[in-house]
Amino acid sequence: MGQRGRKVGASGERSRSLLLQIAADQFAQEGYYNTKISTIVKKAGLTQPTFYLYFQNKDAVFQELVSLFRTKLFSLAESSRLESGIERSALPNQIKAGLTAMFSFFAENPSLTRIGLLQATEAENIKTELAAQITDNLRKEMQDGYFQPTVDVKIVAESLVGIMERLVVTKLLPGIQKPESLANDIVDLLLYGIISKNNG
Amino acid sequence: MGQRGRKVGASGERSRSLLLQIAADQFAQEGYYNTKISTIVKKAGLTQPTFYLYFQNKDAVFQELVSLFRTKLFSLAESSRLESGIERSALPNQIKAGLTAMFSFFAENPSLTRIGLLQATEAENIKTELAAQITDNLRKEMQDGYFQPTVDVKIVAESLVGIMERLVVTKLLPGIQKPESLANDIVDLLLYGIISKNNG
Amino acid sequence: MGQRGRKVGASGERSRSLLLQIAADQFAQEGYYNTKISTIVKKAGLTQPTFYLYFQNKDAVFQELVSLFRTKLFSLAESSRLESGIERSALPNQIKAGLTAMFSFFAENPSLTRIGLLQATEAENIKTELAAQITDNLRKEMQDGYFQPTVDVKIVAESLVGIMERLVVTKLLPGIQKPESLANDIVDLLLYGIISKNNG
Amino acid sequence: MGQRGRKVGASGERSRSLLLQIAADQFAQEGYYNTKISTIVKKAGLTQPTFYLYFQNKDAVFQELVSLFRTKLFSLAESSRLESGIERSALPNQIKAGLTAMFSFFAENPSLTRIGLLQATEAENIKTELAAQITDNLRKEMQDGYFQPTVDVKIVAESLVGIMERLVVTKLLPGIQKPESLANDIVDLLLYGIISKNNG
DNA sequence: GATGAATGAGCATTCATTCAT
DNA sequence: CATGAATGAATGCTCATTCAT
Repeated sequence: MGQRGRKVGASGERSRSLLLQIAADQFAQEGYYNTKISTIVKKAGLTQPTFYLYFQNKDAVFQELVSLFRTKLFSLAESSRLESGIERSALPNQIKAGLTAMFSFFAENPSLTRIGLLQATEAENIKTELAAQITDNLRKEMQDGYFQPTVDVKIVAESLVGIMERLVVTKLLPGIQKPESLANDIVDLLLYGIISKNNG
Repeated sequence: MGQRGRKVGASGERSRSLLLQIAADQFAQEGYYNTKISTIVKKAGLTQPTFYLYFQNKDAVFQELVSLFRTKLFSLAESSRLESGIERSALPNQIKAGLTAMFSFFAENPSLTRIGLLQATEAENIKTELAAQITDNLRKEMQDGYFQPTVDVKIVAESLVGIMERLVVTKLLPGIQKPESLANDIVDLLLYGIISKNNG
Repeated sequence: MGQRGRKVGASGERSRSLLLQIAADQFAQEGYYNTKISTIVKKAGLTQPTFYLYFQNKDAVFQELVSLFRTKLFSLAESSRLESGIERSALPNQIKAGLTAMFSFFAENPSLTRIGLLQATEAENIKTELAAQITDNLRKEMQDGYFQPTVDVKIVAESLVGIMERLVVTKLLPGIQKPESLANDIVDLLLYGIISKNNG
Repeated sequence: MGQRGRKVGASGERSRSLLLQIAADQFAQEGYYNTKISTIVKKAGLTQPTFYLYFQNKDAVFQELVSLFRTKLFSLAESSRLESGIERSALPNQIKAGLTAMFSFFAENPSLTRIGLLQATEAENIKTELAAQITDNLRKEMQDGYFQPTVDVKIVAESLVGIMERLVVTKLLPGIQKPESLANDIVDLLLYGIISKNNG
């Protein structure tokens, strides 16, 4: 009793999060305009009015997902803020750890990532904000003399964001490369460059 | 030519390219789904059936613009293919020249760039293809010993594409930075990295 | 009574009349189609199924309110039926008393009045019925020779109803004029007309 | 050719006014909320998008009809403004003429009348405005000494509007009484009252 | 070369109403 | 006595697309 047929109890919240999950996947796969409410509810085994029981409208769900992504992303970025005064030799691993955490988050939330990082109109803002945080981080290390003085931190930050976005799409989400591996590659690239130094 | 008052012959092509131009701007600004044929033709001073005189449908115009972008982009990439056997010291400038050319093209074709690089579903393919070309280039230089042997050229190529995309959006198209300047920044970053070498 | 903590028995009736009251106000203010069950129950601090515990459906509540109006109105009209054989000079006051009673009823039941007199489809019937009763009344007085023989009582009755409706809406319900004052005005107007008799 | 199949030429205006006419009838018979766009276009032999070719939305058509009613009504009321300084004996006929014109207009535009006088939210405003115009008229005649000095012209004007509305609904639109006859009845009633004067 | 007029197909949203508890 | 959760059934509106001229 209460096992068969209509679910009871916390069924409301369950329906809501089910819809939210399906919506996320649908938006991520099909994009905003090709995602139909009718499809979402069908996949959830519900009907259209139920959707509007939990969400104001199509746009509202999308925004909720974007918000979710933003919140999670920035709480993560917050926590991976570099402590100042670390060992010079520890810096690469610090950065790697931060990047790994971020890529892990993306890998664990592929739909949310596609939405918040690629599809949303606010994706641009989010990335800009992310770049700003990275800029902050880099500036500190800059002051500690870890980086070459000619480096334009803003450019580096934006570049890092660009790299992350691209590698998320081409390597991470398709499952070609793991978070840690990507983090390694990026750190190596950005810290040391590619040019051979043996005969500079 | 123009026997009957109204110009004939040329008028058709003129209308077509007018529509194409307006469509490009509209798609670039509003995105595919928010761009309405009715708006395009209104801005062109024409009517909807006229649109269908020149284009099969909405999707076809969009594809035509994407194609245009792709063609132009790859003819450019083709021409900036690095000659092998250049001086080691000339390499950075070679690369800068190539990037500058590319950024110049983007700057001169902002709408097309937004469409082909950001909006189109095929944007992914285009960027992948671009990355493949860059990979080719890098591999040669690799063989010539210009780069550190540990470098993963594919990752570098994808990263470069990511950086380009991001800097196009945040610096180039808003007019904040010029092609050459961006090219310089990127080359410096990718070739030499950011880490201070004074006490390596 | 109320064995189990929550009051029983009375609570039901209380909920019902609460809903009815709120419904009346809502219908009166917003009209039938702009009144939502969801709004009514929200204002009553109840839920939608509870509404259906007490009323068959939306239409039924509305009808109940109309019925209420009709019943009250006609019991009133009944009681103010003119006794025949009154003094000629007492007639105006008799009529005034009847009208005053009616306007008082309207003033005390503004929502019900708006519903039954203005909004309901049956409002037309109600007014027609009211006109019929007035016609009856007038006819008697006609036979008693109180009125000019050329008077078309039906027209007078309908006119009176029209006047009442209009003055209820414009003067009574907004609180601009009191029942007795309105009754006076109407009796003066209808009995004596407006034209100056000094030089007839 | 041009007789069969789709009509050509001024077909646009024809479709528009056809839709407008049908909408008027539909609104008048069924009320705003029971009138469906789908019904209107079906009756017009057209499809829904065509409706939106000519009208912004459902509300806009309704408003257009209300506007039409208002405009026509007040241009009529304007033209039947009483000339001052007429013969005392000519007054009744003057007023009758004005009322007859108005009733004729209502009779000729039954749907518009139902909409603008009864259904529209603005119906109240329209009637108030009409009452104001009548008040103006009456005031002039008051100054000329035609009416009893105790008369409250505003009340008379509102009453007249109430009478008109009621008789339009019960006598004119059902075809029971003609404009002129109604005008006569009203003038007799309002000017002279109903009470017998033979033995005052 | 161009247009006035029209439509097929679809989609988000709303609301009264009900089931199971 | 009351509710959490859900739905059937509409309906307004939009947009790309086309026909006939």
